[in-house]
This record gives sequence, C-alpha cells and structure tokens, in this order.
Amino acid sequence: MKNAIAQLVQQALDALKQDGTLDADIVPTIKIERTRDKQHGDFASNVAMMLAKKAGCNPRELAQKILQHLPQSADLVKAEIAGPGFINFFLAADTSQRVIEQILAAGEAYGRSDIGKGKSVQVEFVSANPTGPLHVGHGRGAAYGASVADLLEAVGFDVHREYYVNDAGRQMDILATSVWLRYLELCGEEISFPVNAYKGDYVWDIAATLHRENADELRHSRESVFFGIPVDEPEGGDKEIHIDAVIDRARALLGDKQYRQVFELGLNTIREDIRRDLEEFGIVYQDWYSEHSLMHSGAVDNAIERLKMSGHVYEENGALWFKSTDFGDEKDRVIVRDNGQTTYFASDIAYHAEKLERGFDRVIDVWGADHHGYVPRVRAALQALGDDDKKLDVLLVQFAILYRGGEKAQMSTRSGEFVTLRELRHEVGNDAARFFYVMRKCEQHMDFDLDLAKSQSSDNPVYYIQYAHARVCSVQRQLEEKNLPRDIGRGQANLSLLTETHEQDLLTAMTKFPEIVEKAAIIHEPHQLAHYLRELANFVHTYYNAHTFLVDEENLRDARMNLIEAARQVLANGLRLLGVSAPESM
RNA sequence: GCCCCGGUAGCUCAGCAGGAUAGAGCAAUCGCCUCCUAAGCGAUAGGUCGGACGUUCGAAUCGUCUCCGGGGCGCCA
Repeated sequence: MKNAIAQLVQQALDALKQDGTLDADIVPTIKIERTRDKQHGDFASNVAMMLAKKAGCNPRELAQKILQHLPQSADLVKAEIAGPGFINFFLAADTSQRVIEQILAAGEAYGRSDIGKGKSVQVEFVSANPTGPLHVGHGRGAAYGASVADLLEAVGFDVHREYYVNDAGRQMDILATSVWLRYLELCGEEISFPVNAYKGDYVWDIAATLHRENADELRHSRESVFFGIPVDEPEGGDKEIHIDAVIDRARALLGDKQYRQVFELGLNTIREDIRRDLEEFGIVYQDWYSEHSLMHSGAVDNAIERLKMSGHVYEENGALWFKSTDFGDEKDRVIVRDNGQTTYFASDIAYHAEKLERGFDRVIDVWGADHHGYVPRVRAALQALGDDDKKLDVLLVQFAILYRGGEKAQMSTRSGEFVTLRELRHEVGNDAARFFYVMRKCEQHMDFDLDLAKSQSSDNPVYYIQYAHARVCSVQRQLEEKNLPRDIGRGQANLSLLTETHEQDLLTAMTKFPEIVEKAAIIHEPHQLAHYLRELANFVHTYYNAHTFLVDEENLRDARMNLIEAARQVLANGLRLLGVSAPESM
C-alpha cells in the first residue's frame, strides 16, 4: 500500500514538473509513513515540506498543488493537507478489509516476502566454547540469533545457521585435563584439583563415563602427576602456570592416543549436550563448524601465508604479528606465538576468509558485547586479504545480568556456579525464555530477574499474547459446540459489516504485519516484532471484551469469524518467528 | 587513557534511516464477569526525553562537548 501511494505522489510530482512548478532535475525520495494518530489518516507524506524550498513556495501551497494533480484511486477515500504541510491519506474501509482475504489465502505465509530473494546470508551465533553446558548468558545470543535468522528467512533470504566450535584451544586442554583428574579421583587417587580447572558436575559425569569405559587403564599415581609441577595459587603459585604444567604432564603420561581419547570424549559429550539443548530451545543449525578442522585442513596456515604475501605481517620477539594498525586497529595483533602455536585470532581470520569464500552475500556474526574490541581486527584482516569486509555484520549482544532475590547472581563456568540455559528453560518454559530474551533490543543491557522469570505471572507478556491466540481458538470451539454453521465465503461477502472502531483498529494493525517483519529483519531487531505482537494482542483482547462474536445474525457472525481467524493467523505467524508456540487453549 | 553500550513516567522499557500533542507494561486509585476463558477490558494519575551548544522549516531522534552508570581493552579463547 505504501508503494501504491508513493506511485500516486510520484505521478503528481511528474505533472508538476511538466507545468514548471518543479525543476525537472529534482529527484525526490518519496517517503510514505504510517501515521501515529488515527486523526491523521492511515499514511502521511512529508514531500511537500522537503521540496518547498526548491519549489520556491511554502509547504502547504506545494502540498495543495500536489493534491490537485494526485490521480484518483479506489484505495483512498480522501487526502488532505495537515499541520505544517503533511499530506494525509485516508484509506477506504474496504481496502483494509481486503487484508482478511490476503491473510486467509496466505495462511502461514502471510508476512513473508521476497526482498531477500536470491541472496544468501550466513548467521553464526552462540558459538560458545564446548567446555561446559550453555548458561543463561548464552541464551540471549541463542534466542536473538535464531530470531534474526528466522526473520531473514521470512523475507526471502537463503539462510545458513552456523555454530563455530572452538575445539582447538587451550581451554579445551584444560577441560580434557579436568576430566582426567576427576577420573583419577574416581580411580581412588587423592587429587588437589587445580583452581583453574573446570569444576562443574558435568566434568564428574564425563569422568564417570571415561571410568566406566576404561576402568583403571588411564590411571597414574597422584605422585607421578604432580611431581615437580609448580605449585597452584592457594600454595602461593600461579594458577595459569600450574594448570599448563598439569596439561603437559597429562599429555606426557597418557601419550597422544589416550590423551586424544580423553579430549574427544569431553568435546563430543559437551558439544552433543549443547546441540540437544539448543534443539530443545527450537534452534537447529545447518552446520557445526570445527576450528580444529580449519587448522587440520591447512586453512589457517594458508590464511597466514596470504597475509604474509599482502605485506602486513612482521616478526617481533619471536612471534608473528599482523599489522592491523594499517587498517585502523588500535594495536597490532599476534597471529603466531613465540612457541609456534597459532592464536585464536589466526583461526578466526581463516574462518572469516573461508566464510566469504563460500560465497555468502552477507555474513552475520552474533557476538557477546565483550568481544567488541575484536571487531576492528577481524575487519582489518579481511581487508588485508583483499576480501570485502562490508559483507560482514557483527551484531553485539549485551550481557544479560542475572538477579536473584534482588541480588546479582554470579556466573562462572569454571567455578561451576552458574545457572544453565537448560535450568532456565525448564523453570520458565521455552516460550517465556525465547520471548523474554528478544523483548529488548540487543544493545540494551538486560536485567534478567530470575524470580520474575520463574514466576508464571502475567508480568510476562508472552502469556498475554498466547492468551489472545487461545481465546480466538476458544471462540472457534464454541462455534462448533453450539453447532453454528460457518461459511467463510459468506463472511468474505459481508466484510463491509465490520464497521466498529475496534474492528478497524484490528484490521489496520494486521496490515502492518508484513512491514514490521520486513523492518525487524533488515535492521536485525526482533524486539520490534515482539512489541508489535503485544499491541496486536491488545487489539484482540479489547475487541473481545467490547463485542460478542457469536451473534445470531449470520452475515455479521461469519464476517467476525473471518476477522478473528485472520488475527489468530497473524499472532501465530509472529510468535513462530520468535520461536514461541501458539497454544490453542490455556 | 582509549573503545563499546546505556541514561525517556515511581520501576522495567518502546519510540531514535528527523516529523504533528513523547508511548506501553508493572506498581497506585477507581470501575467491568446471570454474557464467546477476568491469564482479560475500561478510566484516572504520573515526563524540564541526564545537561549544554550546534545543524534544520522541524530534534527524544543527527553532530560536538560534558556528567552519570555498565562493560571491554592478553603471545586467553
């Protein structure tokens, strides 16, 4: 409808160019907007104010001339000048009533569009280290990334969801070592567990599996493990040096094969656990991309070689540095350490270069806001490699800070004191969790009040929206129970009976849905959809309270049934995009 | 010190690709179930949009400065 009105305005402007009121070389961008206030009609344009200066007359005069040249249209009942020079457009009642037909015909497809048609986009999100179960902080990136991906798909993009598995770094060695030490304890060894090792219960579980499958085969005495190892923090040592030494010892005692066995048991167990967790949360990935596979395939070395060729690499203090300051980064970054190991950053350069090589038109990374300093160096690397870093969007999600009983709750994977995403899902339900996470724009710090989220109170708007959906379903059940006939065609033929203010409000709200989906997708803001659904649900509840749907008059009843069925469909489609279910009864 | 995010009603937040009188939920007060689920609806009350300057016909929205709060600045990942 926006486009249709814009075309009418365009024709009027062309006419004004013909008669010399406007210079022929003016190419205005015609903006048609939804009005905020019903008194201002349905749509408004500010072209007259934008062009008044160039036309050499005041905005209202120009608006008047535009109106004189505006072609007739069956969609519009009137167009008028208002305020400082706005042109307000009033839709004919049957124009908005027609949306019911569109919705009933399109069903689940209503709201979808093809503005992204033929374009592929990769969305990488969560990508938490597989060193433990996902916690509540990861949940926000998960819900947000999933909704962004689903929205993009809804507007026609070919979407590829990907999880980058950091299965190659030091943290994974710490995990493997933690598992092994717990295993030794299960074998009966008395171990002083390192401060820096992973302490969660899940480590015990993995160790138990290891012990079940291998009995004491991987056992070494406490003395042989800790002999000559620098002391840990509680004894006045350095916890980092201590854990690194224990890792080296584990490797030496177990040998490559056995160490790898422990390592992979830990990795696979946790990665599968995360995969299941997210799947239960309604999130399915097309690919779980392994960092280790990047290194194994030579992609990392290859990327480093290409960087060298580009001339933006130098050696210093035995390490290899990427001169990212050439591209605006605040300092240069190490890509190969003095011990010969490549850094995480080196892997990430290779990974991002590889993403672009795969041919995606757009690449989206959803990261925690604590990684924001990381963005310039990744862009720098892509530029150095001659790749187009403009294809990359990095969306930073601020932390969700947990509150319990009014107090900040601490989270740390290593200390094992955290609330897992799974716990949260089980306590508040997947629907509430998904909705709650995307209710606020991602740059907003989020206070996640666990008590509030756990209490299934009406404070949580997800119930409000779901209830609107369930209410419509309930009316439909009532219709059947009362053996009232339902004739969709008769309803369609009598839409003109829907003249109540509440009905018009609901119709207008439903026509906005495709615009909301499009906007939310393009600017990556699912919260806009969340707010819209709340508003739509409000119109449904208000209408429900103000009017009876199951009236005796058949024509009106069928028209109203069609209207609320359309509203139900829009609610369901919107909730689906946010990963929230649309229950038929509550 | 540098960088990112936030500062809008008592509380939690929308609005910010400039537009008309700044909106919602919660909390408060008052109403509405012999009637399709009251997990609902209606009404009242509540604001110098942190502050200053600038750009503009027009600024909560854009720019600069400043104050306050949160976070980030590793040869960790």
